[in-house]
Amino acid sequence: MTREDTRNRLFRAAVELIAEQGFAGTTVDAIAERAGVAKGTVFYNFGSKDALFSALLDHGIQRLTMSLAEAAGVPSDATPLARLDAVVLAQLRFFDEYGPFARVLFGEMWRTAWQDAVTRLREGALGVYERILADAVEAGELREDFDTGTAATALFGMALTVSIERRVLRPDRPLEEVHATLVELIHGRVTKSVEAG
Amino acid sequence: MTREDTRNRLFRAAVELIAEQGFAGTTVDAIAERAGVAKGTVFYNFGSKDALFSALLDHGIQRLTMSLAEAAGVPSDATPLARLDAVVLAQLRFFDEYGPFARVLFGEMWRTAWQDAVTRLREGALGVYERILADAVEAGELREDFDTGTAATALFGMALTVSIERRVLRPDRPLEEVHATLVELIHGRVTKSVEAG
DNA sequence: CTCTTTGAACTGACCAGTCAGTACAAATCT
DNA sequence: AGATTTGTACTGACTGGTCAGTTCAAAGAG
Repeated sequence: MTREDTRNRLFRAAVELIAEQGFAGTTVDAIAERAGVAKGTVFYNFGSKDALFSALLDHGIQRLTMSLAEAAGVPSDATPLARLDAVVLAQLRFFDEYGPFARVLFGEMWRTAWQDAVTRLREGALGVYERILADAVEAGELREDFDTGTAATALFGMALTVSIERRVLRPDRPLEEVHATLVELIHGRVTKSVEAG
Repeated sequence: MTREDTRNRLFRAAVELIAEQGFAGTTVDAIAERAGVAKGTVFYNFGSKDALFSALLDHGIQRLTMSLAEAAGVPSDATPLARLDAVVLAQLRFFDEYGPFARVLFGEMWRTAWQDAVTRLREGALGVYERILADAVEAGELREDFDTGTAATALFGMALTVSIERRVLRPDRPLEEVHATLVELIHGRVTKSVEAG
């Protein structure tokens, strides 16, 4: 077992427990036990509980950002708003796979103690949304004074909330259906009859 | 000072501290101190830390539900989708006023320990959204097989996320502008040129 | 031989909940 | 009227337990 393996097992154990009980409510002993390592190993690898959590946030945000960025990039000739759909789907898939991370992200991220992580999330994951929206503005698909910052947050939060709710209350609902509903919402097909009328 | 006063002071102190440090990270001593009462008073009034938090969630969810329901009801002759805009604005206003509650709601709500509160939120606040969407379906403003449940969660989460982000990172941004952006997003004016093209 | 992990023992701080006692106002008694 | 009781709200020192972090000798792995 490499050091990398150990760290990943600790990440997984920590994120699950923190999703259930919160950061302060999760003991290092419990994390070590679930990861199947000794308590000393946690401190050998991360130095402190805080440092473990900080590394965990970084790790997750980086993976999330990469997932979204990848979805945003292909196919490269697609219109900005088509790429937007792909990013939403990527985000749903990511939180489908790493559900507890979604809860941790929303639950613990806004504390002043982890402001750095918030900044990285903004620059990373939210940045992917914001760049697509900015591209759309430039391509004339959106009007010039559109508030891409707020819209990026809204889209991200929409997918995040739906992911968590689906996981907790409606795990049987197919991801594709959820995605279809969100895409309709975004593209305004929902209010089509109003627009027409 | 009535008992009601004391309880409200404890609610306010608790929600602020829990928003900053999480439930497990917040001590009863700290809550009592910020509320300006003795520690024993907390237990006299609520019996336990858990019970205080549970009562706090109930209280907040009830207020939120009432705010949204009121916004959904006036003017009663408005179209469902016009009332939807009003509800979104009401939600933004509510979390603007009770910001820490928004963070607590999302941070702590999904733990299995507080499943009852999730249920009440669904039936209450999310129910307001869902009922409007159902009305819209019935009025022919939305197609028949539209997934009102997922859409309700998405709209709620959108407003919630934007509220939190605005409070933490962009408190100077006027609420009306944020609302305008969200309404555009919902009504699909964002992709108007695509629809047209 | 070095890097990593183990697991147990320990410390000192911290914390939820307890409980005996205070304050005081309204009701009841004489 | 004054004296006494009752009930409610609150107080804060105290307790018993918990937990992050330390230390270390021994074992395992590459």
